[in-house]
Amino acid sequence: MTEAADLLAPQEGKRERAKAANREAILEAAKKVFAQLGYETATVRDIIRGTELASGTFYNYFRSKEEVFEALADDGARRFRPILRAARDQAADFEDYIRRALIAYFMFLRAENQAEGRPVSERRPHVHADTPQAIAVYNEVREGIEDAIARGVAPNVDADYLASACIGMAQELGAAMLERTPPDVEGASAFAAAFVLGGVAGLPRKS
Amino acid sequence: MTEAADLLAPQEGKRERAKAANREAILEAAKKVFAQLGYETATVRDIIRGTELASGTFYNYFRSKEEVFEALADDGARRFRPILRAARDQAADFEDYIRRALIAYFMFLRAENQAEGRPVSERRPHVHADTPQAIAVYNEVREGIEDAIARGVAPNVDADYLASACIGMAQELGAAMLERTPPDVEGASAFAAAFVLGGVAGLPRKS
DNA sequence: TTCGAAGTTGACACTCCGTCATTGTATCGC
DNA sequence: GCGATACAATGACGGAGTGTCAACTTCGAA
Repeated sequence: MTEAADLLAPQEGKRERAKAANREAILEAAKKVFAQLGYETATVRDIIRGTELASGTFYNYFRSKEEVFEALADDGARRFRPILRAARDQAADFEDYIRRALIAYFMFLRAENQAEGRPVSERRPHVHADTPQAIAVYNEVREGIEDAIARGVAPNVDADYLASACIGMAQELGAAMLERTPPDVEGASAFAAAFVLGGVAGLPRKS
Repeated sequence: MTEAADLLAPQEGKRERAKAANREAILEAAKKVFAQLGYETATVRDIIRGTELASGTFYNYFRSKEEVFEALADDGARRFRPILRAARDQAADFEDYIRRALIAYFMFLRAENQAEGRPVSERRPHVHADTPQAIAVYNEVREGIEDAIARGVAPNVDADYLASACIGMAQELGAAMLERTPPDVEGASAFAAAFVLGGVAGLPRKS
């Protein structure tokens, strides 16, 4: 073990580095392929062809096409959650939180769609209601609402329903805003914020 | 040609009857298979195995697995649209319309989920944002809103955004309501109606 | 330097799809 | 009734994708 080399490049063994690089290469290739062909059309072989690896190697890293996709998606969710959390921490009041959160979400949707090259017209925002990362988003939003209620800045309403309603609304609204050229992030955010705040005001309080 | 038989069973030729029966058998089998295995896992062969037909015959009736699914889904949409339309025609005012429409939609979701044996926990209501019948629902809702605006019973807001927001909200809220036991149709409808009405009240008017 | 563990490779077996030449049969003209 | 004809059913088949695995290569510890 040469100490100089060690200091210059204090990395793990060649093996580890190769593994990390391979995984990264597959993810990178997958992102491109999904963008070009879409999830359905893309094949595992298409993905691996975008790397220097052999087909079998793919399965050392991911169990299936779905799993790479999940990995890419999780990546997105992981990037998004701290933003949502920050919005919550920085917000002056409930109204401000809603506004910040919605803008963050719409920016996120736009970024996701662009990253994957999904045609805007496809009307299918990336975060689905039945994926793990959607559940993460749901939990985050719900927590934010419960927190706001606990601190007395939001009225005492059904947090589960409100979180569901907000996410659903944001989802569809996100798709609608992506269909406009240019993507109407500002307009949709303003609309959504007004809608949510008015909606919350109109809601019956819990027992 | 015996006239008695003709009067008793004034049906088309044997050919026509057989075709109709086959189509029906495939649809029936498909419904069961989709319910049991889910859309992804189910194969065309699984479906055809549920009938007395050969694999090739499937393609005389549907071009693909997707097309049978669409046929089943369209069936649902066709049943739903008149209900929504009726809600619109019978409603006393905008508030009443919203309430009726939401209840109709939630009942529809519940029925769909039950009909397809989809586990309630799956959190994926049948009507997606990217299917033809979802677009039909969207158009219906949007028309209703535009109509209400034209008649002056609703404020002049962005109908596209409002329709998107309402549908998204109803979608997720529908899933959330289906997760409660028993399905909380009344509660969710009341929640949604209050939310939408409050939301609309809070919305900025269009130029 | 050597050797075992870890990783890579691509051929292979399997599954599913959609097609099509062949076979079967209802309908129609005579 | 009896062919002739058109229409539908059949299932074997070619094409494509998937995931596996035995053989092979490479790394790094001793």
